Amino acid sequence: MRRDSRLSGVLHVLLHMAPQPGPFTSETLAKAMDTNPVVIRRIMAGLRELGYVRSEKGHGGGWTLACDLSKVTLRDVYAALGSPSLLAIGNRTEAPGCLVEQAVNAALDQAFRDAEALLLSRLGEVTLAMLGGDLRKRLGSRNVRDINAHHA
Amino acid sequence: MRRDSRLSGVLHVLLHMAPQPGPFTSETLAKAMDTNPVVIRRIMAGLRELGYVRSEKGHGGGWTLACDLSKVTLRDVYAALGSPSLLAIGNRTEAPGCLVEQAVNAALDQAFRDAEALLLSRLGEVTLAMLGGDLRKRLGSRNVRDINAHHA
DNA sequence: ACTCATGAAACATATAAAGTTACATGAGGC
DNA sequence: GCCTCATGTAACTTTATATGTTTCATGAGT
Repeated sequence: MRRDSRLSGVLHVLLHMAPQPGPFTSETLAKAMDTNPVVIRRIMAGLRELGYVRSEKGHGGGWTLACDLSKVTLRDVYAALGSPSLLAIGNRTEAPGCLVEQAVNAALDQAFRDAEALLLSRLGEVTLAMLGGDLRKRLGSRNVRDINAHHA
Repeated sequence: MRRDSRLSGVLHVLLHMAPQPGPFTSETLAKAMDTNPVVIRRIMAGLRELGYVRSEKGHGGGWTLACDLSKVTLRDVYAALGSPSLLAIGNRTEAPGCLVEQAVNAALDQAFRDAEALLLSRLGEVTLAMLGGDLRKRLGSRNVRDINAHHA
């Protein structure tokens, strides 16, 4: 099954924006992500509604971070995307009349719920600021501004 | 994203087979699952290879359980399906050159691994026999043979 | 007025699960 | 031996959805 990579993508965008003041146009960000500007606008729309980013039109417009990175978790970003389903497997029928199916669903649902809860919990433990910190470690001595160099 | 319901489906099939001796034709099972015989054969193929079920051609042929239900877990069944990916979300790129992407992947991968491990672990705790027991509870006073009645 | 940016709708593409058709293979029953 | 019934398998169709693309409207700045 094809995996939804919007969370991965939007995090990438946010981390690219973090060290510089901005604003960044959708086109700039799209180049960095090797995708289309419209895709950027699409995945950023949810974040704008929750106030994590701002967007402005016209000359000098684009996207700007509008939140405290140490207050926003990966789970928040996930929620901003509309909380798409986390699991690739699921029940055949959601409210079956068949008792067999009910028994199967009950067993699977329990496992599914646990796994989803754990995943959400883990995502809730990581803030964007922490991600940025990890990034700086990976950069080592290099200037933070070089992050985007390879996207030129 | 469309969810893979093969595990749910094959468990349904196995539970339907459990209380009766069989063999069951793909067509019978397909009717019970409201699907196509070829779909049944497809999802049963993996289980046959692992020896959980047997299949026989010709008159009086069909599918027969060939394992100790108390020894086979939902995880085993999942593995018999080829261990399809469990998560609906994932990283944009698996082995990125971009340091930003690496940082994002590292954070997400950890959460993904934990959730997958927990889900597999939960599936490993439930045997087919336990599922059958739960089903009998749901059936209450009714005869086990009535399970399939509504599929007629 | 012109340019640059987002906003949004509409359409195209890619991928994978699920459903379907068609036919080959082999196991009884006659 | 031939016929019927069942699985085995390949090929194709359908459906859902993430992703990509085109197009145009809207509004901000020069």
